[in-house]
Amino acid sequence: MVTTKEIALEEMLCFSLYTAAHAMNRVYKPLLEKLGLTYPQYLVMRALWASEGQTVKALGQTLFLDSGTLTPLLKRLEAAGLVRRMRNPADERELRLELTEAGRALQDSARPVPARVAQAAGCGSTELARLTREIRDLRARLDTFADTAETAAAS
Amino acid sequence: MVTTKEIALEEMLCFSLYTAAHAMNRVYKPLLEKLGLTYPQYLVMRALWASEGQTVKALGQTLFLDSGTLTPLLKRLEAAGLVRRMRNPADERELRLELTEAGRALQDSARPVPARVAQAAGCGSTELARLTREIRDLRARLDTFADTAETAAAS
DNA sequence: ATGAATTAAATTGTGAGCAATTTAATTGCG
DNA sequence: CGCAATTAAATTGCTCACAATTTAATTCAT
Repeated sequence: MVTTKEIALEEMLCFSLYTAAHAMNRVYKPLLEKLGLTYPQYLVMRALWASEGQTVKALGQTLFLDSGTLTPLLKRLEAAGLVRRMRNPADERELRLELTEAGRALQDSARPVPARVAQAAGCGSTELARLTREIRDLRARLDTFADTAETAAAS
Repeated sequence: MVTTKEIALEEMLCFSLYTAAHAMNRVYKPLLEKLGLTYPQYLVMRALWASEGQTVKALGQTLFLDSGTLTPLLKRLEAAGLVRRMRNPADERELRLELTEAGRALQDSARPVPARVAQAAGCGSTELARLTREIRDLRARLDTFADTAETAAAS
């Protein structure tokens, strides 16, 4: 018998990631509710606070999301009065994402959020940075694999 | 100025978790497509392979999901002929989840999946186990925090 | 210059997730 | 017993996430 022993769900990397990501969302939810944002909307706002005027494509590359996810989300942010969606006159295919005054002002209200989440994570900032880096590297490896699988399937 | 420096998205634990969980899903997708399962459906099947006859509630506690998510998912598994949903005669509120022959047989086809994912993760099994444990512990701390926040809000 | 590729967003359709509510069965207290 | 509280699933309504397709603008090769 050299068959791999059946591993419990709890011992699987995929499952710990899956449940931890949901748990993280649950921690953010009440904090972001006060700002009128969902967690993905918060990510978009952070990306725009860091660099206003991005296209949907650029934003999608930053967040690993496509227009199918972003278009309706951005429309909701526009309806909430936080974002303006304007076609680039030089290339009408592109949509440039600008912030409204309210959208910019929200950055101040959002500033205390990360510290409260770090508190929930319950580990020192060094520890936190290391774990972040390890998971980011894992994501990079998974992305590479997904790409090669795609290429293999195409051939 | 003692204000906390604004941290890039890439350096945030929440974001690395969020994107890694999605990347994991993308790795699983083509492997599970062959079995006719989505990733959450795969988790449910694994839980049932491990312990058939569970109630929806017990399954939800294992997977950290509620009936709002599980009821439609289980109906899809039933429609696919993998699962049977039967009321417990001793307590008609409970739904007991049984596997069909096809559902049990699927376990064999699913066996090679985790090894392929481990390959995608691209780290040794010791490393993989450690990372899994660290993320699972993180999830436990986040859950605790979410609970205390809930209690605080209720008082 | 013009028609074929390419590109950017939007759209369509399916399947999660989850809060809030509803329905139905059971328990427990007077 | 009888009815209020509790419990388990189901339902409703909203928001992601993503594959596949469509629409419209731009680029490129002839």
